[in-house]
Amino acid sequence: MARPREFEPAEALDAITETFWSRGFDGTSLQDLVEATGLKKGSLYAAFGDKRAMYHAALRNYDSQEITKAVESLRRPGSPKERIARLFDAVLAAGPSAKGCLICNASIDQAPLDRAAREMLAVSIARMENAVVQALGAQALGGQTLRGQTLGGQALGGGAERLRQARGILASYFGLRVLAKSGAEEGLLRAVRDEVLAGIP
Amino acid sequence: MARPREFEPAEALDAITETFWSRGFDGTSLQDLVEATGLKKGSLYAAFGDKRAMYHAALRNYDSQEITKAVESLRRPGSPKERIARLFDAVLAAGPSAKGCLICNASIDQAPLDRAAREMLAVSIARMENAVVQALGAQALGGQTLRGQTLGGQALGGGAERLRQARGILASYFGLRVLAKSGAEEGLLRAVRDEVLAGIP
DNA sequence: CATATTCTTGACTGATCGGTCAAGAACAGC
DNA sequence: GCTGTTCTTGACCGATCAGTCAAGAATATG
Repeated sequence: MARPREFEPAEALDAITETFWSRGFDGTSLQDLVEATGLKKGSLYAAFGDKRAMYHAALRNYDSQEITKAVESLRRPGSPKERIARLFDAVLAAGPSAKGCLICNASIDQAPLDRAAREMLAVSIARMENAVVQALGAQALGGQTLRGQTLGGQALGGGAERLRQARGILASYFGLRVLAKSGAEEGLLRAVRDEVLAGIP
Repeated sequence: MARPREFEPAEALDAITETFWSRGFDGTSLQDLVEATGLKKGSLYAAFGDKRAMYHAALRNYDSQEITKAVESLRRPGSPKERIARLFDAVLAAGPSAKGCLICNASIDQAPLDRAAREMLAVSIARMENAVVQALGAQALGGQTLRGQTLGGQALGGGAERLRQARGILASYFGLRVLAKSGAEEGLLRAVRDEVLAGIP
């Protein structure tokens, strides 16, 4: 009944996400987004709203793609140590990443000023935390944890300690990502990984 | 022989540092710096150079003040666990800090683009790392480590392990600061602290 | 083919960006 | 008090900022 849009919104959103991811909110101009997406300014505004709304959409997109990827990696079979190792090794394998982790980036450059962003970050962080808790409680040979089911966590004995350990691991993970983005030498990054894994049975 | 300047450069630099610290490089405009310092644009440029140079001066200032404070706190008497606890408790006591840690902030928003900044960050991080190594090697009742002397570290047996542990603690510390800035609930932050301290004899 | 509806486009806005500069103000040495 | 030097100030620069809008292009339906 009308003219169809000529671009794929999901692709445009991915391009927007990449741009905010690597340049931050303040470091990204509308012109950057125009070039990244190939769309004109008017189309961008019509499809996503203003710059702040685009940023929020990028955070949601990052959560549903990258955070989901990390969570699924933690759910794949293996001992707790193997599962956590996968998480950290992915960072080391990426080398000196110019983009880093959008959750960390947004925590630092927008969380204090943007309540909506802060709430999205809390959700992503909670998803990671929960996945680490489950990974720590995994059976070495048990295969995949049942989806959706909230096994682990507080259920079995020692839940509080496990949660605490998971939070420690999460902080180390974020710290690692900050250090990686700072350009730290590989030895430093590997030491962080080794130290975390040494604390897991 | 000429007109004396009417402001105190050190005070202006502190104001500049505070501004970059809380708003980041891209989030800070020259107008923000004008308001923070009370100086006019021309005076700022004459005294510090362009915006990038002001940012570098702020990083140096942060290193010589805040990082030095942290390093000295780690050198004060106490067992290794007590010393590290001081470092982490200072973060918890600050509550939801809108500024966070300038080293983390700069690592995320400028390190990938600014080589000079990256080098300054590496120096600050190395100072922290070294101080943590020394704190881990401290005698419980030994009082202050002798200044300048490179005790600890590689000297005694187990130096490599101690360095690795220090790097793990450093990553946890940076992660804690990121989480604090993200607005994470206090329970999460306290868990990180507790987990780190649980790993120190 | 006509029409209604949506999408695309590029020109446009006022504000703000980082940065410069000339003119005047304030002092030190003579 | 004069002169030379430095500091302060506010006006000014072109560029870019986020955001708007009207007019034209493209389609689905009747």
